[in-house]
Amino acid sequence: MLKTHSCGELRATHVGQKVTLAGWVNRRRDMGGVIFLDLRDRDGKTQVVIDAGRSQESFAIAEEIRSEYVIQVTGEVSRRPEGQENPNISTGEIELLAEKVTILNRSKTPPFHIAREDAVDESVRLKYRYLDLRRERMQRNIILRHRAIKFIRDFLDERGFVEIETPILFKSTPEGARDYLVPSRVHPGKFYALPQSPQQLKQLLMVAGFERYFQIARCFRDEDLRADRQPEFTQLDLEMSFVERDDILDLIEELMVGMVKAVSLVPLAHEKFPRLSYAEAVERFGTDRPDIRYGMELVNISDIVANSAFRVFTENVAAGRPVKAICAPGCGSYSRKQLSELEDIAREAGAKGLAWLAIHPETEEIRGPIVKFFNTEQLQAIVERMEAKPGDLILISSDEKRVVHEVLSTLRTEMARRLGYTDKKELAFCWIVDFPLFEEELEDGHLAPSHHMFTMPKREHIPLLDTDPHAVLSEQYDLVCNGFEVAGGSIRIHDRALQNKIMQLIGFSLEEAKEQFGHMLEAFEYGAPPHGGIAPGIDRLVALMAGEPNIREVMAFPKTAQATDLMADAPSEVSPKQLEELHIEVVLPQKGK
RNA sequence: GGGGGCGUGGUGUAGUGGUUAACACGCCGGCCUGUCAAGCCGGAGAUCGCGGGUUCGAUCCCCGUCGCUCCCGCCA
Repeated sequence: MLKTHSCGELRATHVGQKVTLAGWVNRRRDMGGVIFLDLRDRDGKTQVVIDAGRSQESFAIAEEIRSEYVIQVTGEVSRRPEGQENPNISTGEIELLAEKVTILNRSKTPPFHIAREDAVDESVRLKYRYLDLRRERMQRNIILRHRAIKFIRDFLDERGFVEIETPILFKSTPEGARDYLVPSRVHPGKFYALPQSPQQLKQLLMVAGFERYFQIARCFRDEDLRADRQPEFTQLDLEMSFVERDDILDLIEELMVGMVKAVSLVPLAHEKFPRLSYAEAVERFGTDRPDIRYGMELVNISDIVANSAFRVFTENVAAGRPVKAICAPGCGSYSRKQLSELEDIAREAGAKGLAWLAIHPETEEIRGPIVKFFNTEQLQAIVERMEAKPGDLILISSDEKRVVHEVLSTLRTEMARRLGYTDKKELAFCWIVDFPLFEEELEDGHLAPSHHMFTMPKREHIPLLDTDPHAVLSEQYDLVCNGFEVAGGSIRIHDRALQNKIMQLIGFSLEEAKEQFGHMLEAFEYGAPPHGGIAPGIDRLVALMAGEPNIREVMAFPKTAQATDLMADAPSEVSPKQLEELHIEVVLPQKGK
């Protein structure tokens, strides 16, 4: 080894020892007769002192040294002079008195500061990702990611799980997201697909009798990107046999609590994760992925306004359309302009308009364009129901149920952001359970699975498949944290007859099913055990635990929002020869259309 | 596919329809033996993303385009 210690481990107890360190020059301070270098490696920083009076040769070398040079220093660990300690670094008690300094490699001046946490343009960071990764923030995040994955592996290993790799080259199915395709050279005109997740394979591993499987699995989806979505991402893919829903939930909850305690920079809000039904989540928060770090829940005031003079509300209530509201603390003094902004946000979310009531902080007088339609008792009843206080703002929406929920959920998030609730540094997990098995009908009149077609209906709802399939709830569950979906899974159908029925309901002919899932269906005829699983998104979880707003910050080599790699310049054109071998002809889109 | 934001020395920003585009950090040189965001002195470094238009004159206004980013659609 070119070093005896790391740059983060020397302490007062090492004083007097002769050591060799190697790393990058974080910063150089040249005092004329003495040069200080902060030597940095993954582990930390150590101050190196090069004294002209101690070694002329080393001093001459040190004068040449610049930021990010890679050097090796041998010398004696020395206690810093009284009052010269640096409490900001772990090695601040000591310094290394250089006897021999070797330049292992020189460095060009980097395109941005490595030693500072300055904001740098995203495209520059991504082009020089290897330098960006050298910075403290990214080192911290990537190592945090490693620790999280290590924790997961150890945790599951201790509980009898087997990690099994599944193919990256697999089969395309038209369900779900757009596939990344890989042309086959050997089979002209045919394609592999990169897995959107190892869903089918993990179920087959249950048929194969492994009972407890997991994989840190790379997944690929050719869809547009978001702050929490990259075209390739990592899931903890997990499947268990002979389990019921709560077995999976309890296991994952224990895993999450343990992992957050072990590695997270952001603490848990609570150790027991609330379990909300899909219906309850939508009623209270307007969404199936609520941020429960704060309240501002949706409250139904339909009964109070049903007999008011405001026809929009009375007609809606009469037609079964709800009137619901949220109360934004301290926003009662919002200006006309601010309220108009909120109305724009509501409209964008699908509202036709936005009603509001503002309570004066001192006089408690209620103002708002719809006040005149209500009597004092009605207004008082609304204020009481909303638990609104002087100075608060009540935002009211009435429309079709799903519109109301969409609008108020959007406003709830917006107000939380404005009020600083979303800055709260804690992780608030909750489970969402009892999802509907089907989403609403597609244009062709058939049902669509809300999760995927292997999801088990709740046992007691199976008879409803024939009579009222919309009412059927499933054994699907999501784990949500701070408003992000961080895991999703279900208990699977292991019975061939039931699977056939589901496929019929979603309009899958037996021929189609055979072509796409033939191997699955056949496998289920050979003694498939009852089984279920879940797939937590590693990138999202690590980003949350690192306090990062974007999963790029926890991926070593992420892609841009346009799905490109600025460092390697991917995707790129390939040679005609390569295309020819793959039997591929490129037809570019017409420009200017 | 649609909408919003951003683009000015290496990095981060300021700025203006009109003289030499300003500041901080970084970089280069000099001074300095206890600094740690070292300090002091001096210096180099910008076709203001690119193309077109309006104008006597555009970094600034307009259109287009490219790049980065956030959101909607999309993501079983």
